[in-house]
Amino acid sequence: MPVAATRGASSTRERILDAAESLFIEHGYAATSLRAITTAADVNLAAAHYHFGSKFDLLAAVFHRRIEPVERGRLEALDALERQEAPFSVRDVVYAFLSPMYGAEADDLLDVLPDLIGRIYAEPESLTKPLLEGEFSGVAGRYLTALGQALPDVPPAELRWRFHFTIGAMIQLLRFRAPLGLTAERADFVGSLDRLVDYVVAGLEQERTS
Amino acid sequence: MPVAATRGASSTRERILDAAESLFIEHGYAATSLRAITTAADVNLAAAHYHFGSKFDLLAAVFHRRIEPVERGRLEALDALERQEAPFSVRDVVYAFLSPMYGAEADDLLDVLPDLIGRIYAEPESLTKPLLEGEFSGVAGRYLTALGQALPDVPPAELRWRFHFTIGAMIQLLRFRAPLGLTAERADFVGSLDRLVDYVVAGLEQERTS
DNA sequence: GTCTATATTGGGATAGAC
DNA sequence: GTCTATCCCAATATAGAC
Repeated sequence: MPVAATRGASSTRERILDAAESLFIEHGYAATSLRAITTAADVNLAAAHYHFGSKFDLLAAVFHRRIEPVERGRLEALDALERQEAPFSVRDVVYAFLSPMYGAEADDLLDVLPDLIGRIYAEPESLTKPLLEGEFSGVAGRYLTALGQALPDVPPAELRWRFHFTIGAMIQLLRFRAPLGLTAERADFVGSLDRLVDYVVAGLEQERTS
Repeated sequence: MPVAATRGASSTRERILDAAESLFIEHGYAATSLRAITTAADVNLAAAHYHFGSKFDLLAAVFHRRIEPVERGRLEALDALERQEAPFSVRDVVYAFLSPMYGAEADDLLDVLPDLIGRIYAEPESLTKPLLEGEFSGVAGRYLTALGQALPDVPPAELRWRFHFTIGAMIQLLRFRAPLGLTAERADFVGSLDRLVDYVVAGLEQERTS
């Protein structure tokens, strides 16, 4: 993986964000020092404090920069779905939820977004709670409602469980990209998203027959 | 949550293991100091090094103590399944995989096992790779083979993906116990395992119809 | 905005007495 | 096996010159 600092001569602030991002992804938050970040970014240690105030606030900035467009995309995709007159399927809702990742195909966003989200979710809850509360307000609730409309016979509590497991399957893909024994090319990510969709739609729509 | 050190007067070595376990679960590996561990265990700092050699080796011991019986139980359950003459279903294999967690009902094992496994899986790969390689050799492979027998029409690569997502859903349950908006009583864990089984069996057995 | 220098605290690990 | 004392290094953060 290329080091963030080699991405060209951007501003000090952006170089710090890039370096922090790739190091947080690789080693996690607690195991990454500001020194390692500023060294990789080729900036002075004090610059990190000047621009971000504290290590935690730097993490919040790193996270916000990537997640804000994702959450916005999710809301917009759901808006579009609800505006159309025909009823929508579970698959439609799942696609809407994942649409920011499909849409980022050409972007270099796909190089870091899955790894970053996967890593943030994996951090201890004491660290991520303040982060996630700010960013995800409303999105999960709106998607649960939409899923309920696509699956009117499933009780709300049951639906929350199925959505919970769906998030878990998604995080697994984001964190590891490929199962043990298989390797995933970067270009295959959209293909593996399709596999994820098939899996979670089956789980969401399940009807016990045995 | 009760502090590990209050579990009675066990040996120094066990007190260190208990305290390390609960602190690792709560704050993660990197954010937990040996000093915090030995203070919680009410033992001397040097004792940790005497008994375990290093912080990493302590983590390995914490992990091994819990995961070894789980992996052994998984292999034994699969042995039993394969010994019987009737063909087995996907659901049978999934139950075998989760059997150590069902079986631990009466045990206090369920107090920590899900949290610990969930946390370990969430640590950065650079940390967990040496741990997981030693413990999981063979188990995943055997279960993939068994799943392949229950699903003879699914190509092996496709099966690996479905198994991958299954692990993700399981980890999500272990880490968070309940979806946002719902609370899970400790006694409900077996009930939520049943929900997990329904979800992943549907994903594993999926047949696209749309 | 960027630097040097430093304050202050805490980290893992170890030597050596008991 | 257990303790005290300590080594040595790294951490976040800040003060203050430029």
